[in-house]
Amino acid sequence: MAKDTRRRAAKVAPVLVEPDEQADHHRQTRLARQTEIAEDYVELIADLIDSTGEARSADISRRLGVTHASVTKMVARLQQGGLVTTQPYRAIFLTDEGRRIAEESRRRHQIVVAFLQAIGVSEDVARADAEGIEHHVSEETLAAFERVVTERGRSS
Amino acid sequence: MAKDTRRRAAKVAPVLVEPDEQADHHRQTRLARQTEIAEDYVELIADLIDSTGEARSADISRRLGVTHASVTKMVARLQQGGLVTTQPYRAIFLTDEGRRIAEESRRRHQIVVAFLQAIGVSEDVARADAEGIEHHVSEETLAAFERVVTERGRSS
DNA sequence: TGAAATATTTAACCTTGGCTAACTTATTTG
DNA sequence: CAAATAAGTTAGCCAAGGTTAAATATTTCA
Repeated sequence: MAKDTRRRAAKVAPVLVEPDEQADHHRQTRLARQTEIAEDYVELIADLIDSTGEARSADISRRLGVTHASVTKMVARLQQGGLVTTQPYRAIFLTDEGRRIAEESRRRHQIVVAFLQAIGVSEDVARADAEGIEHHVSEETLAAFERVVTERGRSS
Repeated sequence: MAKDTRRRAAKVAPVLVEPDEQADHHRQTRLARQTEIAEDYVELIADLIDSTGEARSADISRRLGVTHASVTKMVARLQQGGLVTTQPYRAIFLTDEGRRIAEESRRRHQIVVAFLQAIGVSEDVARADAEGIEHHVSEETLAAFERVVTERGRSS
């Protein structure tokens, strides 16, 4: 309590926050943006391995909606980053670190999807939005999401 | 129907969705990522104009945590994209289109922040997370957020 | 087995959004 | 009003993620 300037939604007021605080938030967001693509790849690779036994680059490109070439390049980067191992023309595997990140992403993803559905968002939209949201929720927010999910008894 | 393979959350199961559907979601997310930086700038420019009378590039760089040079370049791109007008060494103004996008972003931002706080996330974290989340919520999800906010009577 | 079909990689290119360093223009102020 | 300081611009660089087109490997199966 200290800002009564906050006339909520009267006309849609600016509400400027402290500059450095705002800069921190943006820096944080930029950081998250840097890792989210890698997380998407790794998460998908784990899903493919767990459900079909192996992750082949054609499947990745199909499911991500990007070209084969992009996948090859990205996989090279992931390998260089120590998240993945692969030999030319062979399937892709996760390193321990890659697996860890994949599990972590999957966990977030599932919480976000369950949460969105719990508050009434349709399944398809929940999945789509989760794809973007999952990389930007802090642990605190994630915990709040979980609380809501259990509160609402998982519905259906 | 056709996928009874879908053992939901037994051990943290993959739950693979249809490939094209998944690709669509990712394409959508990629699209959102393309516009979010521009939205951040435009939203901030509007806030500065509305609260201090003008948007100067030094303020933008301070509040976004990037260098002056980056701001100049980005502003040039925004101008070229028709969202902003400016003359060398002068303040920055929004075009009608820019103003529209700014209002829209601000609306989403406010709903997301209010929502996060409504489910118990602290103010600072709510603001930080909102920065990343706001660009990835569909109208449907946004509506669900609003519902939760009014339901919970804004707490406090 | 070997030719056709599939899958993967490579090379060259593009845009975005950062950065630093050097330079120019505005604004303050002694 | 000139000199110091602050603000803005330009140029050159970088990495990330995409793209297409062409080359290369691997599979498949007649």
